Amino acid sequence: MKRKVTLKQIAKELDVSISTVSKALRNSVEISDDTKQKVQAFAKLYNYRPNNIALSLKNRKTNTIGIIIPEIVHHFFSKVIRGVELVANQRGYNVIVGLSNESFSKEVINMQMLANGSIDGFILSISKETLQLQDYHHFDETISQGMPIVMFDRVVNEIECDKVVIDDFQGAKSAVDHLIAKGARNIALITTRDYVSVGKLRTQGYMESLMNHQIDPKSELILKLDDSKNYEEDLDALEQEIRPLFESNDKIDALFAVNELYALSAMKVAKSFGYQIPEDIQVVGFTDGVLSKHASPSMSTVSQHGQEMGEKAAHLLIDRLENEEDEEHYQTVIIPADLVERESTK
Amino acid sequence: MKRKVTLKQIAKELDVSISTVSKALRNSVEISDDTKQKVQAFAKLYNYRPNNIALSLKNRKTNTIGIIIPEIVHHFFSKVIRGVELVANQRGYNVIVGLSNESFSKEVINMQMLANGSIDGFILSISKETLQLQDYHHFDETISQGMPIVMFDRVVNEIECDKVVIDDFQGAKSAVDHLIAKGARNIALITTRDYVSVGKLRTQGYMESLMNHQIDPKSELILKLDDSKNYEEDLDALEQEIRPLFESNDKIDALFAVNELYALSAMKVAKSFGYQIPEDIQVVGFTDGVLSKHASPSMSTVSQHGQEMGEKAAHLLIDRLENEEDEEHYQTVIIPADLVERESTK
DNA sequence: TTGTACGCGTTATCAA
DNA sequence: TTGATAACGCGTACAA
Repeated sequence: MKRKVTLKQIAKELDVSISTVSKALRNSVEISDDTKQKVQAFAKLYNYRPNNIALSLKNRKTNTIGIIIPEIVHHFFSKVIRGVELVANQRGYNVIVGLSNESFSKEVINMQMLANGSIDGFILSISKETLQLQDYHHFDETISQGMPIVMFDRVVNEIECDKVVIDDFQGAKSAVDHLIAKGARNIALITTRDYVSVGKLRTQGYMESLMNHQIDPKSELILKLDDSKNYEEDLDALEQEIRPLFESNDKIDALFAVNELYALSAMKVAKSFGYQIPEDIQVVGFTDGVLSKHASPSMSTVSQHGQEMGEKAAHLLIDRLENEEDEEHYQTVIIPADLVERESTK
Repeated sequence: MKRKVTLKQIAKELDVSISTVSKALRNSVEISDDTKQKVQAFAKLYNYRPNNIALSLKNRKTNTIGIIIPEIVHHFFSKVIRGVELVANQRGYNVIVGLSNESFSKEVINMQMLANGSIDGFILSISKETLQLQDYHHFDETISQGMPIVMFDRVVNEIECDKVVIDDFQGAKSAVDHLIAKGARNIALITTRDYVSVGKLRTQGYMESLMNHQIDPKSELILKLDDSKNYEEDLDALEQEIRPLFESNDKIDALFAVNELYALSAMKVAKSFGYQIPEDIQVVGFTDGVLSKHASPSMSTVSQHGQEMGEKAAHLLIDRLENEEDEEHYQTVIIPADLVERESTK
């Protein structure tokens, strides 16, 4: 086992000084061709690579991005990571991943672990618990220490930083517009309680569309679910929650849900009530997921463009890191949310 | 913007030496209670944290694990990451993620970027291209530099290191056993060409089960697909590939596929041929995916236990990192592959 | 009880 | 053309 070779070892071996080796390897004009040749050959032979850690210490720059997400086993978030990684790699950065698991304390701890020199900046999406507690002091602290943050998807007005979101409001609105255009008038909504920003915006989009078409929103058509429950692990429980919507409303002719799982479960429940999709009830979900595409019938959705969000977030962060002049001007990039039409609204 | 405070700054501010501050913060008995109090209060006020990079350089230990996977937008791999992250965090490590995107060169570059001091060891699953080329020199080099590797899922005999795999052979065998027990005799197999080790083992399990039950494998029931194509992006193409299987065989009464997408697509094709599932054809897939659970009918699968693999891999790696005595004894942990029965084999 | 010196691996500056 | 030195931030052995 040959350990990694260092400048010092090369210097000793060739009987020159460390700085000579360093310069020779960087092809400095100060060094004679003879010495350069010798050193470079030796370095190549022993496969010398500068030690990243030493460079980071010296340059006070790690060329590493920290990304903190609530959950990785999730199609949307993994697409975001892919986007971040893609751009980061292109621009010479590594990506270090922390999972908050939707927990406030894990989010805080994870950020503290990384903020102590391991990374140059954060890309993150806020955990549900943090949003509930509305405790954002760790973001403020990080930023005030000079470490930039780019937030995506689940963002919050209280924090001043760059942000990347999709147009949740517009996305929801066009989804409902689409349903109305297809003739629906009694459009049910399955959404979350209001503390998660995206749920709120999507609900508002639903409302706006109804208003614009002179349709009165009916509270009995709106189901607000407790987003803190992990329904993925208990699909039956979710379906039980949805069932009353159809039991007490026999006129529903369309349904919009703020995420994939709700929409899919609603489709199942509707089918169990004997409804045909899309003939009796049309369905649109909201997602970057894979289930919609493979469902039967395949489900129309508002696409979240996860990878694009990740790419954009990475560019924003790296631009800020590499811009010497500390512009205090933060921007919020809004990515359009496209409607993907599939069989459930044909 | 207050930059991160260092020992040096605290020392200057309090007019003591750096080492006094260092010792005071670590509660050394050498330092008077008075000084300790003063220093600790100051450090707390300014929220001092030791710089990870400096520690890494000093200790020649980064407490960071590098994980290289072919693809992150994939349920199985993201589960593995979750497992790795969970254990890593518990044991005081960070996780840095590199994506090979199934490409040999990206795998090599990614590893080189990280191997230069950024991490203490690797957890990885080999890219398809690397498996095809059978070029494993980068793994050998990494290991010979004293950086341990733990491989999972897609492993290779040529490299000596710790490994975590599921029992692909046994998993496939029990899947087919199950189909046979349910009365099936003409069991189709959809698999990949042989260069990816897992596909090979699963095919062997299928064969073994048939043999054990005195059923002759029929080549016309076996479909080998080109795994290098990204069928996820073109489901129609995949279904076109599968269609001939049913066109030329009207006796198929069960089907086993080596991954989720193949199984799901086969189910769709079978349905389009008018077969009922599971009445006419029973189906078992192989996966840690989310599609199977949500399919209709829901699909039986051999579970890959991604998170468990990740956890085990992380433990193996960290154990090795923290075991001073360099035991050259490598182990391969085999995780049992359970059959999850769902509606497609009821 | 406190401070000095050193080393981790690197690069930049300045001296020889 | 080459080499010595300092610095990045930290911890520790040893000297004061």
